[in-house]
Amino acid sequence: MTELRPGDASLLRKVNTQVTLRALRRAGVATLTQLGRVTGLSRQTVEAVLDELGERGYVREVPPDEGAMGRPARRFGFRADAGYVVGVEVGGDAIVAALADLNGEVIAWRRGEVSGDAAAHERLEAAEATALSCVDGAGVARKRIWAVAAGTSGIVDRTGRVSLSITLPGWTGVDLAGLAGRWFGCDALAANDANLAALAEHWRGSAQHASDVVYVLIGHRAGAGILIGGRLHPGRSGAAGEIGTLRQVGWEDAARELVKDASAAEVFEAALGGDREAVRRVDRYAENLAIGASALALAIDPDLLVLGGGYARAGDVLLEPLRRHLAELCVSAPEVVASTFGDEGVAIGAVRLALDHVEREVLGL
Amino acid sequence: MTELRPGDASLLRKVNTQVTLRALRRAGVATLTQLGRVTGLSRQTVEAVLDELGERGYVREVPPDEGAMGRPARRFGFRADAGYVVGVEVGGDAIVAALADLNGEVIAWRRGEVSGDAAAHERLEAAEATALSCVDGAGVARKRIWAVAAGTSGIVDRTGRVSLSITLPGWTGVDLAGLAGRWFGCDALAANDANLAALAEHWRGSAQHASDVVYVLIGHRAGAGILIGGRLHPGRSGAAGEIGTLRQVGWEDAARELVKDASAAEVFEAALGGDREAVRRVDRYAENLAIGASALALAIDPDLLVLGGGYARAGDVLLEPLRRHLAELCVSAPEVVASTFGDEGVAIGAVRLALDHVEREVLGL
DNA sequence: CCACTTATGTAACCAGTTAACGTATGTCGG
DNA sequence: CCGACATACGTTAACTGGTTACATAAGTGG
Repeated sequence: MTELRPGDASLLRKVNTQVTLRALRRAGVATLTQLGRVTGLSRQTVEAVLDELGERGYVREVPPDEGAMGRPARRFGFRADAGYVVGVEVGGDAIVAALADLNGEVIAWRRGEVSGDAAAHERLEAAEATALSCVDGAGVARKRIWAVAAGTSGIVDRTGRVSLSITLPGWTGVDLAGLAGRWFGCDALAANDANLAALAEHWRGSAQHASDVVYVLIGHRAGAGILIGGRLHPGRSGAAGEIGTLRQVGWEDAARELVKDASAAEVFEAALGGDREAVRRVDRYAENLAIGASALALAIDPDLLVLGGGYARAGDVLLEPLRRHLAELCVSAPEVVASTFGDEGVAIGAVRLALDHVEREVLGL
Repeated sequence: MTELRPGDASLLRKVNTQVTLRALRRAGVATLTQLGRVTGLSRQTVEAVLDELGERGYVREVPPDEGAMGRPARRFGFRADAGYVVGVEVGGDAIVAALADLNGEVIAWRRGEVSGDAAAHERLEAAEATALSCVDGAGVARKRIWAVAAGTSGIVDRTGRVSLSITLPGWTGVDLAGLAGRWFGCDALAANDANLAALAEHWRGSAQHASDVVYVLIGHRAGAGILIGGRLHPGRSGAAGEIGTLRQVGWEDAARELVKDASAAEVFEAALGGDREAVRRVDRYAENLAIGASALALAIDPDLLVLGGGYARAGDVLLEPLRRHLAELCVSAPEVVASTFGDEGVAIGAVRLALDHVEREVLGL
């Protein structure tokens, strides 16, 4: 667990730096007195901390506010542009790259195409090209990228290697994190796509107020990502949530039945219109989905279950029957909501993962 | 997440008190210089901390070591008898109570019988009587009990109320923690039995070196307890791990098939002797068990799966086929071991839970 | 009894935080 | 324009907790 180390006075400064920085980032721009009030620290301490942070380049003084009573206060702001991170989704037939500043504000998006049966090296080249052009296009120097995170389908171990991929050719064994690190010569991480999408929802999406989250990514193949206590739970081998592989769960062919002779969108559309055959088919799909989802829900007992991926766009047409079947199967079924991010969830989650790394390693907690 | 609070100098003392106390408890008895070396703190700081702890009654000076070179060092020891905790299993037909000191050393055990169809108030009275007699019998004053924890089958919510019990009559709705608190007039906690057994294995049993653990408790009914990062994961409603309720999992009637016309022990015995019908039946049971276990393993991807409860005594006769079936069903199956504690696991886990509470609340972290 | 070893006691000092109080710099009303 | 007011800044002193350095105490071994 947490290695417990003795503290000397410098520990205090570390803690108070974190507190101050967090308060400043929340406030956007703030004066010393304001920061002192919200952090509970004295003005002098806040000033000393901000001095240090200023020297390190994380904080800048901005022009004082005018028109207020009393002596104008010096105002400080977090330098969100001190560095950048990149989040990349390396998908089956598309690459999505997002460039974000240290506040997590996405500065630029880039999409790239890649054939579903492209070889691993082609896919990697496409990912690199998309990431680089995303950064270059935004006019950000490549040296200013502090961390990269990549998300992809399949099982990704804790070192960032793809240890198993069923859908992407030649993808098993690829050291995704290691290779992504070379793109910008910075730290790099890699994780499973559903896990990252879950992180995104918890950060800025439907799962902000939940602590334990199961994110079910549905489409041609279904996978799940898990958050415990707001933090990623990848599991020992990175395979946590891969319940779709269990035959009894029936996720394997659930999608196949749904789209027997039409596109999924058509079926959902027809069901929304009241077509009984379509409604029946969606219900059957929801039932299959609910088996695997309830297995996850019973195992984890999460606060929230988020449905994401292509089919999640169907919304209540799918959610309503899913909730119904879940309630039948679970002792106490969790709340079920749709993802707020569409295709962008994985990249946004990757940004969050990269930011977590930066905040931990670079800002030094 | 962790509320980040500003730190003044007293935070240092808190941290260093924890560090010192932990080092002292690990060492048993130690001198100032020794503690200074292992904690990384100066001798003076250690001395100041120990002074405080001495005044609060947690630390006592013991006679110096003789026959060593140099000036004899003062020696200090943690006063494990400064307080006590009680862990109680309130089971279907038995009560198990354990009295432990602050080091978690069990001072006394007590077992009580209770009829399987006893009403809730009878069961509670039996539990109280067993707990009280355990403490009284050991000659420990009731006032010296700092915390009690109780484990029982069924779903226990985070306030310590039994929110659902299928096996015990009238048990649903019982405020177990609230009532247990009155036994000794101290803080009390309650949790699911499988969860506590998992905690026990992680503390002193088969799961010491694992961080994420799934504990499967098998017997007439099967349940599971989950540890994430070494800590209990009860889930939102306390129902995490209750995968047995999922019909597809087949835990409901797995046991019934096993013991069709013999006792479970007999079947295992026969299988060990090579009886082909018995082997077949055990294998079938293991297969059923593996479905639910693999659902948990796939969801959580734990480091370790511990098999406990009555049937776990069968050992490799059951473990071996279970491992085999698990390997078939899981992408990457976890290690599978048998519980080291028999009937006592739940009570030991309850002791650990109570100690966690004491260390958090009383010793103040 | 003396040399040696190890622990204790004391003093000086440092880092980080806070409180107190005077000073600087703006707005507002006459 | 000037005084009253409000608010922030700057400086100083004090406190807490920690560390280093060094002299002193209290044993063992020859």
